[in-house]
Amino acid sequence: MSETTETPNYKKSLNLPKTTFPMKANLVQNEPASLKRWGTLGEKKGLYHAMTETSAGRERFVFHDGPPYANGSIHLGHLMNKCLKDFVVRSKFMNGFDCPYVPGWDCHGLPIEHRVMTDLVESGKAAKLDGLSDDNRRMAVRRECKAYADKQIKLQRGQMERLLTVADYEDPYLTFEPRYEAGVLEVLAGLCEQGLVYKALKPVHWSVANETALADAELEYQDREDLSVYVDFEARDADAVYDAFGLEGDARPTATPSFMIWTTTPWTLPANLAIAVHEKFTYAMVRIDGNYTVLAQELIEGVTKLAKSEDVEVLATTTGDRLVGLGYVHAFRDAPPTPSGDPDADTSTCYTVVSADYVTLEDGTGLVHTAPGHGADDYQTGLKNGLPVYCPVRGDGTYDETVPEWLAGMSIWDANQKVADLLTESGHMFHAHTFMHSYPHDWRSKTPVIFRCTEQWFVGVDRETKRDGRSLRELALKATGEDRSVQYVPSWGRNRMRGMLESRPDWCISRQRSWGLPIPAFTLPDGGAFMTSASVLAVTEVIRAKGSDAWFTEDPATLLAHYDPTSDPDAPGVLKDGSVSFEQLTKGQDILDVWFESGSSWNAVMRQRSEGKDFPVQLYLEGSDQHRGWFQLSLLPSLGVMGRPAFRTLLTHGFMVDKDGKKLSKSSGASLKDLFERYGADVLRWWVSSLAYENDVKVDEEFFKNSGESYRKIRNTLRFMLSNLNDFDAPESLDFSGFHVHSIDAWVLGEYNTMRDAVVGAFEKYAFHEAHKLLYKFCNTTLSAEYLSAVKDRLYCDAPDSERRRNTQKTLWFLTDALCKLLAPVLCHTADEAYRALRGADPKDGSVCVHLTGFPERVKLESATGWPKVMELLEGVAKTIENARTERGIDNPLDLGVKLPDPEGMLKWFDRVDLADLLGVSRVEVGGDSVEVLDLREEPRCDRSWKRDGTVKRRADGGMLSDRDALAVGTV
RNA sequence: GGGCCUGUAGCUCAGUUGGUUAGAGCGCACCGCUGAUAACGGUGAGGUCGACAGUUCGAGUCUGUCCAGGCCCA
Repeated sequence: MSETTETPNYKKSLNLPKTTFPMKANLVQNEPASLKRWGTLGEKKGLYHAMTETSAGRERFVFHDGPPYANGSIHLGHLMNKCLKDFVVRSKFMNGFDCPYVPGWDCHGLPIEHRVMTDLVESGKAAKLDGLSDDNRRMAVRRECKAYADKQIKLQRGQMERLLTVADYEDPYLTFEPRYEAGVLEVLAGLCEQGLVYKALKPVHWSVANETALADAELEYQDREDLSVYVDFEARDADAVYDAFGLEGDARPTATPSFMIWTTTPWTLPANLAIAVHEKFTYAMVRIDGNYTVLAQELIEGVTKLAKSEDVEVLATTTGDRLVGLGYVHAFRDAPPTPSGDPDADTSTCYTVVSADYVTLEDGTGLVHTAPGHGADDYQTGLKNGLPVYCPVRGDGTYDETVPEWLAGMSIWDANQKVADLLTESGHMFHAHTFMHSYPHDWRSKTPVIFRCTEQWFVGVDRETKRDGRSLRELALKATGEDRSVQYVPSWGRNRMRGMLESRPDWCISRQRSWGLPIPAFTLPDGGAFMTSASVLAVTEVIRAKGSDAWFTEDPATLLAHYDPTSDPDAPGVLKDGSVSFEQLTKGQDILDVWFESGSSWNAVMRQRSEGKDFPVQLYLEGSDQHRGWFQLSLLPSLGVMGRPAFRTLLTHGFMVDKDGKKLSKSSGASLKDLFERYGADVLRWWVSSLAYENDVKVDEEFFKNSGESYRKIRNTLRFMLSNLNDFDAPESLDFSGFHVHSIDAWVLGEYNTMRDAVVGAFEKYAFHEAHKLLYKFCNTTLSAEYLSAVKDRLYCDAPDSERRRNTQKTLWFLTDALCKLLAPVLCHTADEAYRALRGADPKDGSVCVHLTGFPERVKLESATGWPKVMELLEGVAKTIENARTERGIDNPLDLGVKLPDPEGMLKWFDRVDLADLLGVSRVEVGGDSVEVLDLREEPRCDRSWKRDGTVKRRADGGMLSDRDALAVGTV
């Protein structure tokens, strides 16, 4: 006790770590301050602007941001998507590229219009709108939609900036802007020029009450009582049917057999054109109460029980594929209808049995009534089999003149019973009953909807382009296939994309809505459609100047002011010869599919803003659902118009799922806003960088906690390094060539070189997960556990200006600086905070900013080739020491020394103090045959460094000191 | 039902062309330090690699079937 009071207190003579860089990050408060400070950069235009200026003239790396839909707060999906994009842009910038990032929003479309309409209906304003003219009503809706979208964009933009993403938020692309709309119409014109755009009939959900097409989101399902009918259609050729069942001789009945179909919409029977069967199902020829009929074997019992049939006998069975091609006679029509506008059309495939995969055995008869004009499946089947798209129902729900006279003009709802009665009278009705089922209704009028064919615009994927005769499908398969002009990350994206391209149908690009970009098509007085490449370009000029509202507010003559039919080879003859004037044209009512708008962004944003230079762009990056969405729907227009893909690389990420791997429900999990407030953006970004994003990503509150812990490790490492640079000014040069290659500093710089190359390489291949791990390991193991714990002694105890200490500080300064730069793309707040602390930047001086620098270079110093071997040796020795400590009960490793054998003479090159510090022991001796752990407890201990290095003795100031420490405190 | 993908320690992930006893981090347990301290360092225990078959001298790795999950279609 008395000894401790007599010896000098050396603690004050140590160079202990000291820093203002706080241990607690306080991200939630401090990140907004960083944002504000970055805002002062680039002549107050902000960080993005400053980065653009810095990188001007460098090689360009063009990333193109896909537009999120402007609706609602950003969520966990956006978190991953936007962070990954930010990592790309920031790492490319740090790696020496000029990397523009124009963010965008998808602003048109049904979700917004639907939302706005709901509000209008609830507030009672919708009724007032109904009194307005068509154009005026649509303009009113469009104004409301625009205001709503503006609000959403502002909200999302703020949240994305809070995520610390850097992009040109001052000048984003918005799909409702006139310049963007013009860019989309240019693409439409280009496709018209290639002969790919056409108009055709397609069934859609149709509200009879409002006489309008409806989207899925505008349907609500309600119970409804309908008539369920089982109808026999007589075979055209009885023998052919019996042949299919293998019924020969006496077994073959003399009566004509029928095909029994089932439907709950008898009103569509006049439009019946085919019967669909499944090729693999088993069908039976059954005698039911004296009649011969075909139905699926599995359903015989159900159907006959329902009808209370008494005499049921199966004569034979066959498979569906044997029935395909057989003809039948319609129950109440003499001949197939001739499709409108084409009296010479081939109707030979009508009234035959066709094959379809969607036929099920769940209900009905296994033979499906097919009316291509009244059902989506039926339509596809019709296309495959060359059936006309026949729809005898008018917009108001009444039949036109093409149906039998007794139905013409009748409402389809009345027709249900009428058709059933007639079928019963004529003996075709096997059974009829009423039943309840869930049926789609119009969300506004609450009335049942029907499927009805309407004229729609399409982009044909199998039509020959005028350029070289190759179709979009051919071009797309070539571009995604052997041609290899598109790279995929991960590589299976290629297969997925190809699978979809092989089977996709023509693209229906028209919608019957208000909130969107009008398709600039006109109707001629004779009812024909008029839209050519030149006419679209002419209207484009008006829309570029006045926006798409002009379509609703201007008349056809004004819209076509720039159009000259006499110089347009595709113009209709009546316009060319002047027999029809522009005033006689009617404007089309359709708008473009929003996917067409976003799918044209390569032109409307990238080409437009770079005068055509940024095409194709280097990278598109979105969730894997966009293989079918934005990726494919950008690919097709760019192939059509430009003849090549809009992108060189497609990078996809997976989806967020819950901790059990299940789909994330809307209500589950914390909102992103809560996560910001609890963890701060850097922790969330750190988490995103750790993800194997190509797969599904599990997300749970706990993961953010873990990420926060992991973040703190990085932060503490930076803090410890900063705190040991307290008395060190920025080095004049970062030349380490004077360093001894066997020094511990050279070792860590060698480790740095390896890590640095690996991290930069990982960023280059978008392997952020890999960069994350490398950086974490370097901070945690290489620095914290190895280098820093070894150099603590010299940092604390050496004389402040000793060369050894200053060399280590120079190394530390360099490593801290380098780490900040390597971490900057991910931990953008913390990296900048540490970078500024390293330089002692004034809090108000934003000009000191890591984000305007670049990735650090390799150090031009090769550490001694013996280091890996030495480190391996030391690792083994550390185990031996650990064992010796437990065996001999020595708690403090500084009470130990080690004697190392050196048979190869390798150790003589290395500093024994370095080796001792790496092992955490007081001294290392070389010699002997095996590793020997020395108990030094009997040797004197330095009061200052606590080491027993063999030089410790009583000094003039009265303390027990080693030579080094005596020198440091200036005693002898 | 179809296309693409995933399934390795409690959790998050590595595992090259099939080849010793399947690795890392987190978490956990224990220990040390108290001059990085709401920090730091060390040691250790955890796995029949989704299941079942097959190919092979040898399979986490190749093939098939099945189970569970995701995205996109139908």
